[in-house]
Amino acid sequence: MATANVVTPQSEDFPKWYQDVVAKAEMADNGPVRGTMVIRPYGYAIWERMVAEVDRRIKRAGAQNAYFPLFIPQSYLAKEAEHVEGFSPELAVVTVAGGEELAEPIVVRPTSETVIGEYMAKWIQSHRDLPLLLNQWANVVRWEMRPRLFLRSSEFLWQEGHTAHASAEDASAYARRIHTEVYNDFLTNVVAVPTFLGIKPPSERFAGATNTMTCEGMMKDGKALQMATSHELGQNFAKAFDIVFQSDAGESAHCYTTSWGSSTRMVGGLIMAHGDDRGLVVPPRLAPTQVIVMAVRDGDDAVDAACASIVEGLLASDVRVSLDRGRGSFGRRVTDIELKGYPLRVEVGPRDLAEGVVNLVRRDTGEKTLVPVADVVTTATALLETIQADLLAAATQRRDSQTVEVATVEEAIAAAQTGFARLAWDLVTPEIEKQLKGEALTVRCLQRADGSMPDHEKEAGLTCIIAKSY
RNA sequence: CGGGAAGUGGCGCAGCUUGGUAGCGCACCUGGUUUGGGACCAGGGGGCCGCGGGUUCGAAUCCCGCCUUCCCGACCA
Repeated sequence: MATANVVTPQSEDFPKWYQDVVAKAEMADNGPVRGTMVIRPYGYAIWERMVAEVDRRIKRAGAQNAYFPLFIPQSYLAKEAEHVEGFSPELAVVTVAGGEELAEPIVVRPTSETVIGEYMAKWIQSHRDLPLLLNQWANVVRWEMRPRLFLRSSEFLWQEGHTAHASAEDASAYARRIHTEVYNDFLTNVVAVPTFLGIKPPSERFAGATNTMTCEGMMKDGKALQMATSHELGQNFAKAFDIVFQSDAGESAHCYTTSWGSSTRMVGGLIMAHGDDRGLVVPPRLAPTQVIVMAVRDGDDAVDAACASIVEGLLASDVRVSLDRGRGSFGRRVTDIELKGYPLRVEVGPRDLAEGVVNLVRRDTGEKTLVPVADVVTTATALLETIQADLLAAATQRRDSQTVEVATVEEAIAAAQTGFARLAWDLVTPEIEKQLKGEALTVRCLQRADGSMPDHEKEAGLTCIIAKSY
């Protein structure tokens, strides 16, 4: 039977749909101060899974975690001209503390290049100290004009990596390694969001960087979302903070530094890349709960026993499983489960159980399969991998079908209304970029013809991706 | 920060034009019947009407300021 919409349909109002999902899947609430965000347990559980997966990959790439302070002397920001200019408009500054006006205002970190640069300078003496590979998990503050839960909040959670190297080549190679082996691998293989890897045009570069790389994902409304970013900082910060080392030849030289980050914005990307009109859809490898087991009828001893044993069997196979404790009718509980996007639901009912089977229901397709109780674990674990692959395939298919090659700026503007436009980069002058801005469009990234990442925006034969973005 | 819309129990709304201190649906609590796709009956609880000021005998309602939210721009992970 047709039921009333639980959330606003995507086709009716995509932003409203997004807010409905965030609220009804109990992911986050607005904080009391404009732009701040309360991350609720379910939203935080998803973030914790992201942290675990990203952190593992960062460590595999050789970086170590550390922690630097939330408060940064304002003078630090000023040391790198482009950096301070880029961040000034969004800084939160402390001018009074301990009941007294401060002699030097303190900035709440918008990012930590400056403090970390100061300490890198202190810790690095010799080429033997290089590369220095650091990462921190932290909150940062960037005052936002137009906040949106997860996508753009004034305070958000992220990891920021900061490294120092002896040569430009080494720095560049490491930033690229992080970009592909950490970010792209995580986004593709765990979040199941295919990305376009590329470099940002100079106009979109991080303040103080010589090169900025991005992972651009496509949301279901055809808009782009930068899901992670990596920067080559050249010697800009090394010069500003005197990060110098002595080479094996005994000469001193400035380091080359990099920085790279991924944030709670990825949660927003997850929602908009896979969610549907029933709510959230979480890929199995990311899901805090991969399988939810529910009794179709309460108070039936045989059903309860079967549920318990299925949960136990899945746990023993390292499946992240929960037993549904929802209240109310069957339909209500199913609706709530679907809102949360658990990849697989096991419905245990007395009638099926009498036949020795239970019902496995995929969240992504809604497909139901009756499975003998004895086969639940093997079927479920296989299905989880299928769902993971299918979500990536569907997202890739959607992205590719909504990405069109165009030959002119006019065609690009038209195509970018519903997706991505690929245009020859040499057609895009600064004037054209302005024109695109007037159409609410930006150049999301530059790629080589084969889709790989260029070394530099001046390479011949590059294409660019033009789209609306979050 | 510019342009638009809006803030009334947890959520969604009506009431405001034509001032007389609040109502509906869902949710919640109790009891009962239910339970294979948002159950039903009965009985309950809950609102400084965003905040502050002003006009008035009297303000959810009229006026001013601020805060917050949403949409569209400029800015951004």
